[in-house]
Amino acid sequence: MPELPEVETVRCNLAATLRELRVTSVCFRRRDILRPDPRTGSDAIDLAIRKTCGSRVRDIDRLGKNLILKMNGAWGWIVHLGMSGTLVHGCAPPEDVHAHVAWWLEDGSTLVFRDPRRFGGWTLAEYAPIREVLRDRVGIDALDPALNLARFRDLLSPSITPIKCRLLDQRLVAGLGNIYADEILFAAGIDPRSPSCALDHASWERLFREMHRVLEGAVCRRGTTLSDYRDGWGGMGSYHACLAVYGKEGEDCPRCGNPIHRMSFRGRGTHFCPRCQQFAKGR
DNA sequence: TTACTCCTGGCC
DNA sequence: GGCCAGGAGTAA
Repeated sequence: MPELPEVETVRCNLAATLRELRVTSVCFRRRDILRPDPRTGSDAIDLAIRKTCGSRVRDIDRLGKNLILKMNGAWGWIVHLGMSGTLVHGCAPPEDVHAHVAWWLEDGSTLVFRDPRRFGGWTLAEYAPIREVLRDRVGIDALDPALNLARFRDLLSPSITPIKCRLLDQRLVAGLGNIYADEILFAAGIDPRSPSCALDHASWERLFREMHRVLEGAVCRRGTTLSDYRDGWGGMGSYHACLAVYGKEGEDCPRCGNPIHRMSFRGRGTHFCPRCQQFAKGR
């Protein structure tokens, strides 16, 4: 399930090989992959094909879990990989029934979007700046240098909502999903059920520091491949070897040796060590 | 704020 | 054959 480190890895791959290539042919096999622009409501497939054919990829950007394919002419595609989406630039012809979008490029290569579970989507952003299209749905990127500790705390703390839910809210800080939220909370020693308003200053410091450490470590290892995820060239990530709690139910906590617990929390599998992760009760 | 819905491969 | 995984939009 692609989160910030996986999407950033795809972005780096695609930026290295796709930039300045002209699109010669386009196929959107499934109409429901196209999401309407929230500002215009437009999801017309003929417009999508007409705009893309003949355009060049100017650059690849990222905001949270969203990839932004910037095309020449100040417009672009916002691609969300959902749970099982992959966007791979290579030579393989898109024969697969799960290959919903395919671009053919001037050098004979292809860009193929596969998404078996179809939670992903493409949004045609017709106007600059493209990031404006995401403004109401996506907050500041978790690795944005402008996000300092004070701003992080100000965004997440004013609520009794459990801290894990706040970390997963893309409108606040964008990029974290279930795997990294669990890993970051374990690293920071905070119970995921703690009300965010009850965390003390030391907890916010640890949370902010560990968020950076975990995400940057995962980017270095090209993300976590548990099943579907592949990078922009079809390769796998290796951060799963570094996971401390996610998917480790019943295994020994790497810190205290007691078993890792798993519970269903607000509809999400949540992995934690009840001994190492303190429930914040506030003052 | 919370619960439900979408979807399908993998597992039991 | 049935359950589970989960991001995000929507309805209540």
